[in-house]
Amino acid sequence: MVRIRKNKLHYNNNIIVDNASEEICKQPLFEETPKEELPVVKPELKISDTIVDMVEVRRSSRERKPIFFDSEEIDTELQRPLKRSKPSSWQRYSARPLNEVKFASDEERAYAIQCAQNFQHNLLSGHPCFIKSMVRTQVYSCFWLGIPTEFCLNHLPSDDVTIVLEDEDGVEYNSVYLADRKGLSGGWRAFALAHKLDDGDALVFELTEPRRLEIDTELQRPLKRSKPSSWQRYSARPLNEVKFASDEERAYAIQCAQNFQHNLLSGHPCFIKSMVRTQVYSCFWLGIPTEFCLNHLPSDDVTIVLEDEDGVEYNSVYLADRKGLSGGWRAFALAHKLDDGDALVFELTEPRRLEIYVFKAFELHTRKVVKNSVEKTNINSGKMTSKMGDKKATKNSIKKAAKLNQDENSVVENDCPFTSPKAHTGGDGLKTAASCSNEGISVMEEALHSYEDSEVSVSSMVPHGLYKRERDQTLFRITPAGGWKSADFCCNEQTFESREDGKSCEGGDSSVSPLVQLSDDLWFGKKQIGTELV
DNA sequence: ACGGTACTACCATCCAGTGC
DNA sequence: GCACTGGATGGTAGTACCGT
Repeated sequence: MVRIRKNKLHYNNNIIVDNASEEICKQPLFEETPKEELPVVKPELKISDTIVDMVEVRRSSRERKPIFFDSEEIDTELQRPLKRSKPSSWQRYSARPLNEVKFASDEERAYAIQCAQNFQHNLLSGHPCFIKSMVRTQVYSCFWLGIPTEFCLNHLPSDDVTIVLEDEDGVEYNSVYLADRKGLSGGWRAFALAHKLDDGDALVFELTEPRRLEIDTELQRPLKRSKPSSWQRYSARPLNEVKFASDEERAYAIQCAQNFQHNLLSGHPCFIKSMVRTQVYSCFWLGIPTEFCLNHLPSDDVTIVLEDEDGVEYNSVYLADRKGLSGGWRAFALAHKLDDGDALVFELTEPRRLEIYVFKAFELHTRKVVKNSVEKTNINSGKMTSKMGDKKATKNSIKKAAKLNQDENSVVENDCPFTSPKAHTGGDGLKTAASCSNEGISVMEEALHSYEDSEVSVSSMVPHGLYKRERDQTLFRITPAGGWKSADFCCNEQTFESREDGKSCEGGDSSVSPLVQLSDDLWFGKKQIGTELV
């Protein structure tokens, strides 16, 4: 930390040397005070008189003399780090010379926060701590440091007290904590100025004692300041989370979505959208295919409910004129961390309700990892003792199965249709649940085991319809309400192949479809799963 | 230093326009 | 028709200034 501090001071000096006029450099604005000379309680007294003369911070109503930097010394136009569309008055109250004032880009800010988070992650002390990303008014003027409400309530006194701020060198600064306002007032300014904190710096505050905050600063920044493009400035996700799908990744997600859509037999209208940047990172306008709008959506602006695979609902505004979703879509996209290239299947289950299934483009690269971990988890069914219990967990397992099946499909070029998540959630008319994916089946097995240990109706997992037991060709009906009779739940290779011929997975009363086959010696389970047709 | 309040910047959303 | 950019707008949280 000491090294970081010194680097920081060195960095600031470099900036000054690079940017300021020669005269300014000759007249140091902040002296690099030796460690042993750092102030203990009132460090501002150590700040050179030069600074105090140059910048006067006033909060009083008494007559103010407008503050100007001597034009002979400083060209104020050149000092401004950012050209602002409107003149800003805060600069008049800056406690630091304007040539030291910097504005962090989103990228720089995110970088500092990341450093602080890494630091916090490695803190083994167990003390309560929080991270603050500095903004202009915390380091250049005003000097009000708000503390997260939750932290105040949980860890700080309910009365106004003096809190000691301790830096990495052990130097202490007394500050006034205002409980009502949940922040630091007097004293924070001294700390900020003494450490030359800048906009974008990320600080880790660790409460080592009830009234002592140890502050660690992560001040490393990328020296290169790249001007973010306009959309990046408005990105609702941190830039380090922003990804751009390759053509291959995009195609993979679309293929998965198409496979899924192909197996959706509910008959509801649906369409697929491949996400682009402006739909998931900024702007958040989701255009809906015109044909779909004209045929299936209202001609007026209405609220449409977006429902995800877990049943969570998001109200969104459908603009009929513009044929797209506006307000509300943003929330859905952010909540699901949608990325560029992801393919979504929109199913209109009700006139004003869209059920949305997400197919991630970037799972293309993680597929193998997932496969391996799932195999490890599930190949030995005897190890699956944990009770997922609730319906949601079961659904998630099924969803995983479906996704994994899609992975397989993408590899084997659709040799075998997969089971859709919908198919296992009791969707009407779905007769197909077969799969040739061992990975997916393993997860389905997990789901079934979960079912065995839970009170969840099996009908929430297994699609309704008719099934044929391979052993004796007996027909079973699986109903939404359950009512299972003794039967094998399985099929064998021949059954699966016959299904591929399209003979056993057609809809209709006479249609039959096996569920799944794990392997020659590992069956899905022997459960009471259907009503034998007499 | 504290607290009130007018003001500002930011965010979320909507929309117009452009280019492919 | 669609993706994309960037401006307009309204609401609101936070800021900047000022009085005490």
